[in-house]
Amino acid sequence: MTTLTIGQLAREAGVNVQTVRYYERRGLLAEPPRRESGYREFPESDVARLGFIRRAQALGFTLAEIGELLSLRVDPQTTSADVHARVEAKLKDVGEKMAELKRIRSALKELATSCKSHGPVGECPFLDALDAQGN
Amino acid sequence: MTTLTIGQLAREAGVNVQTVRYYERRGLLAEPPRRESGYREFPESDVARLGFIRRAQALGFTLAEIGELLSLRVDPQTTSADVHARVEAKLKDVGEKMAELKRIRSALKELATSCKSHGPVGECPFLDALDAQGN
DNA sequence: GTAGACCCTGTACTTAGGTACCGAGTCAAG
DNA sequence: CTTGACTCGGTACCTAAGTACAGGGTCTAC
Repeated sequence: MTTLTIGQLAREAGVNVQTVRYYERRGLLAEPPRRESGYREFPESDVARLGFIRRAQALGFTLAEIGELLSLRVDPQTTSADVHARVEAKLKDVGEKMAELKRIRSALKELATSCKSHGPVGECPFLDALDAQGN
Repeated sequence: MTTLTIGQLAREAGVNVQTVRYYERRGLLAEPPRRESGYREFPESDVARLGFIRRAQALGFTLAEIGELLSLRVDPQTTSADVHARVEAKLKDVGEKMAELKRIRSALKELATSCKSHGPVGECPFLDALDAQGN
């Protein structure tokens, strides 16, 4: 099982080295084992983990929320029912984001067609298109 | 056509007064007409506008991107083709966000069922569930 | 006509999420 | 066995997006 130095991990994940250390401090990455010298040795799976963090951020999740997602598991500290409740809460949140995103997408599509067939144009065509969708 | 003071607008939109002024400075809200006294008189439509800004932020759009969405329109400065291109770019962005949200939702659903039927649990069940979705 | 709530501008502070820099130690290729 | 790239921890700095005064004017209900 190969491991990565912090620089390799950062390069592969497309973030920078200090960001990796920052995430480690924040608890988003597990503290990796160290060589004698103190150099960190990251598992390759952390590349995917960093990728997820980046994409989740682009969806408006805070690092705290991302941490919660990543720590959804059953272990001595957390019961199955507990995890289940937290998963449901996240599902609700995700569902709301999806709904809003759909509205925005519909509005954009409407704009895309109407901006050629040029009907009456209000103050803000985008918002007009947006609430033409079922608010 | 009734108008709102900055305090009324802020209250109705669920943001605070300095935020409204901040958005005005950033150009996300049009500069409203003023009374003799200098008091701003906002149109009611700005309530919806602020609502959209809030929801779009929760989807990871920056204020700059939100400004671009709100200013999608054809006018003397922008041709129809220009708007069309920008709409398409936004649609691409929105599509990517949707795809990632769907993956997250699927992963959460899988967690919700698997956390009762307790199979083997890896380091991070959530990420395991996530890439069990079509990457 | 005045008290309390509200608004004005301007400037300063805060929080989240990084980024940069420092001096010192480590690694690997020639 | 040295040199250039990399890593270490620590501290300081930065940007986006607010949020909080301060000092002064305005509104409205009594």
